[in-house]
Order: sequence, then C-alpha cells, then structure tokens
Amino acid sequence: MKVKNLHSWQVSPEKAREIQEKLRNKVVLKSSFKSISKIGFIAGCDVGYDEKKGRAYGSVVLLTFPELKLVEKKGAMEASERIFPYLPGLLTFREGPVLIAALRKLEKSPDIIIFDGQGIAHPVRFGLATHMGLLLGFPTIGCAKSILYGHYEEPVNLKGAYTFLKDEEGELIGTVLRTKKNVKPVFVSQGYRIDLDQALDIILTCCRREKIPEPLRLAHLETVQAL
DNA sequence: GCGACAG
DNA sequence: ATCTTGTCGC
Repeated sequence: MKVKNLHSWQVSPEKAREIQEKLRNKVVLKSSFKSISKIGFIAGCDVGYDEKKGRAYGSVVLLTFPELKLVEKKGAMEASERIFPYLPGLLTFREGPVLIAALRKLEKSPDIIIFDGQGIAHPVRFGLATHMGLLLGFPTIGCAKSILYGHYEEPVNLKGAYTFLKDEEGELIGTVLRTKKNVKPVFVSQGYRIDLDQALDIILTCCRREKIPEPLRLAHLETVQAL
C-alpha cells in the first residue's frame, strides 16, 4: 500500500509529545463505512523483539473479511539501536516506523487495519492505532491486551460481554471486551475513521475460537517465526 | 511524594 | 515485550 510523507521519528521524548499535541486535532473518528459489510479486507499489525539478537520485527497480515482467510503477509526487520525506547504513551514512536515499513510492502490495500495497542484510549487521545490511521489515511482500530489509560468495571464472564472505558471526566474512550469466556478482556478503542460500535463488531467478528482477533494473532505468530 | 504505566 | 513451572479446562 502507498504511504505518504511522514514526520520524523528520530526525536526526543519531549519532541514526540509535541508531535502528538500537534496532530491530535486532525483526528477524524466518524466512520468511513456505512456498514462493516463494506469491508472486504482487514489487516493486523504487531511487533516482536529479540534483545539478544538486537533486533525487532514488524509484521502485517492481510485477511479477507469476514471470512478471515490469509491473502498476504509482509514484514520488516529493524536493529535495536535504531528503535525508540518503550515509554508509556509514546509506543507509536517505537513501533510505528517498522510497522510502516512492513505496510508499504503490501501489494493490496486493506479497508481497515487493527493495531496491537490503544486508539484514543490514550492520555492525549492519540495512541498507536489513532496515530497510524491519521498518517496512513486509513480506518484503524486499537485492540490492546492491557489498559493504558482510563477506568472501567469488569464485564461479565461471557463471550461478547463488554463495559465502557471512560476517562477522568467520564467521557467514553473505548470498551473492555470479553472476546472469549474465562479469559481476561481486551481493550478496544477507535483508531481513526471508525465508530466505536463498528470497531467492537469488527473485533468480535475477528474472534472465532481464540481470545486475540485473528489478524493480530496471525501477525504475532509471524513475529515469533521471524525472530 | 506515591503509584500507574499499550508493547 | 520478555523471563519462567506447573496447572486448570475444553
């Protein structure tokens, strides 16, 4: 897929926060889909690390939707020295570069992309999925395995059960979704150009037998395979 | 000052 | 993310 010119990634943590503040106002949350039945292809991204070998691998898989059949998988390797440190709230600066390198290799463009991290459920409403969506100009969803920001109540122990994630002012920033019975829920939030209810619907549709939505699960496996 | 803190 | 043993349930 084609990717436009991006801003610099080689910045200080302070500069990174300035970039987030500067771009957060450009975020569009209104869905670009009248219905998710319009989605034909969905992509999932993940990054894996191997400190011993000193490298990281970003992988992307493209699946049909809602059948979830694999049609493409691409990846990109990056040396540890060139990777931004992990700092809560600045994950995009660590994983964004290698993920974009992998995304550019996709021959076909997805209709929507899922990221292993938060969307607007972030201190400045600009998590990995939101930031990537704005830069790429594509609809995105954030699906994290743990919380970064906000408060919530545990959803009941049934697949499909969910509660709302809210910020300090009680404003809705995402949902806590149980994608499988007897497992911890995942944190789903709007990334870019997608409604929260559609994001929930899409994530649930991507969860067949496993807890992690298929696009992210397969991308993760590729990451393990490559490192 | 003391926790919390995506991956 | 990664480290790290056994263990509970489908």
